[in-house]
Amino acid sequence: MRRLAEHLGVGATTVYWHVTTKEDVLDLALDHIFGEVALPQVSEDWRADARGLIHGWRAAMLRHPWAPGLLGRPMLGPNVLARTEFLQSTLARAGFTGVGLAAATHGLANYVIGSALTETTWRRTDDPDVRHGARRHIEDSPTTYPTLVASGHLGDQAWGDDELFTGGLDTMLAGLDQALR
Amino acid sequence: MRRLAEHLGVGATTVYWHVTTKEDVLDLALDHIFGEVALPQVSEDWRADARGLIHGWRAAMLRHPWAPGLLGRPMLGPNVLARTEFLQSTLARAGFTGVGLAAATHGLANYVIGSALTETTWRRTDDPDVRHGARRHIEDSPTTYPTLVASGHLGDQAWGDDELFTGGLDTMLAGLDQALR
DNA sequence: ACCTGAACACCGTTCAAGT
DNA sequence: ACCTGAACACCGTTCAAGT
Repeated sequence: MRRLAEHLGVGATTVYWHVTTKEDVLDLALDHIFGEVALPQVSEDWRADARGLIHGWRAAMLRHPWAPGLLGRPMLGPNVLARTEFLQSTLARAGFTGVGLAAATHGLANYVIGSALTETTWRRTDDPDVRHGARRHIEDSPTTYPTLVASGHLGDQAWGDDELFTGGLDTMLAGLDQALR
Repeated sequence: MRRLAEHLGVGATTVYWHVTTKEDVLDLALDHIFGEVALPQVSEDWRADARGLIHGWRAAMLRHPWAPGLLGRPMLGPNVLARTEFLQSTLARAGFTGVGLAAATHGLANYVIGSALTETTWRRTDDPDVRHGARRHIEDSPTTYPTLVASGHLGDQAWGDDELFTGGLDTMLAGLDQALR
């Protein structure tokens, strides 16, 4: 709050005239970020529409690395709801109804949220030694972590975050396709 | 810190002899929770094994509603790594390798993380008026939220969190099945 | 209507000092 | 080896007061 006020070139307590509590500021900030998420043009390919929204969603969070830290609060702002409406209407158009529609919406949303949270966590961990230390710990115990050692978990992987995220998203969409048959 | 010390029946600054910083305590707490996640008996059905681990994972987080708030930090404790090893070895046994293996691991992990985070967020929001207020906002604007109104989003749904979570998990597993063909 | 400074209760953390 | 109290810098927030 004090730093925000300073950033605004204003007295430390002035902010409290415009906002009742710090939580309010955080709520507003979170919803504001969602306003940056582009709503794709509705096409006749629902998978493409969903993919576009989810990728934009993730991109917005990655642009503001502290944003996922705000995710532990109810997301009820108009911008969030507009994105949820777009996602759910896309899925409804695909043929989902009832529980299936709710599950599909939650599934995709929770996947982006989890991904963005873990990605920004690593991105914010400035000290690469933390990661390297953990990697070394893994390599020191090849009997307890045989698979992690072999797969290069936490190592300097050949594949990037984008590739992993897209892979998981495609998996989810393939599963949704399956449910529609 | 002060409250932790009081809880331990000890002077306010005593904790700092056992731990160097508050972050340390949170790291230890997070990894401790993962220690509660039961590792399923390895069976010949990899889907069942994965399902068991993921459900236990989620249950542990829901048991400690503040746990997801700790997720914004690197998960490198031995308990976390042991669960990751189990999950990844299960997926490797299923036939995944290379990027596919990494993507499958990340996909499932990020889905639980996101789900646990949003679920505990709602569970911790003691005031039901927050949710009801948002629901009312949706119903007041049926033109902007046609799908959300129809689906009862944020309403008192007929289906519970467990059902939605299982649905999303099954979707992901179905997608993974697809990738193995 | 909007901004201010003083003040309060509360943090995490340091450090010299005790046993 | 383990614990203590005093102290520091820093929070979010209130409130009476200014314009």
